Amino acid sequence: MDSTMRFSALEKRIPDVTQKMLAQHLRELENQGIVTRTIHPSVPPKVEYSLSEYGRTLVPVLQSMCDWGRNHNRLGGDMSVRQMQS
Amino acid sequence: MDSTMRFSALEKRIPDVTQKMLAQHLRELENQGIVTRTIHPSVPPKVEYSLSEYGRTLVPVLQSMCDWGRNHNRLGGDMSVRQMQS
DNA sequence: CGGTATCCGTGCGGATACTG
DNA sequence: CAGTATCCGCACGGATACCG
Repeated sequence: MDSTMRFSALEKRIPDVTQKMLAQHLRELENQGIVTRTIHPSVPPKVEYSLSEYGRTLVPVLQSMCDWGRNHNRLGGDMSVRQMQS
Repeated sequence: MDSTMRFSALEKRIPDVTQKMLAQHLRELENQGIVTRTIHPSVPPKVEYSLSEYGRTLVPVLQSMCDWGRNHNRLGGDMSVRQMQS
């Protein structure tokens, strides 16, 4: 949400994602104008991804999803004890 | 988010959803404790769905997603003119 | 009314190999 | 490093039929 990240960095931060899926989703996010792709001509090649200005309008949505996740991270545990927190 | 709804009412409000998909998703939401299923024994049968107390913790998330959608409902239009609103 | 059971086609994603 | 190309299995979802 704040920094730019390289392809390989994203690979590491998204456990078990395949190269194909990561590339495919990044390409779609780019096509939808949500993510900006910047190519630095060099050897080895360096490509950086970041949220576009438009993509940053999604930050509040992502934040509320993330907040919810942090408060309810039972990872598929027993549903019968599931309830509101704080 | 606020009212209870019957199966057929949900069918009408979700365009093109198939019976199979609606039933399948409702069953999963029920299993995850997000939706409450209430059966009224009568003829014809009457089943009502509503958000559980736990499910209501998702309201802020749904709201922010909905808000974003209302402000950016270009329905897949030209990406090149896509930008932040207000 | 509110589903489930069964069949079936297809498209999604994993694995692998290759490349500028 | 940052991908694309190709192949392929399978599971997801549509269509249809049936039911308490």
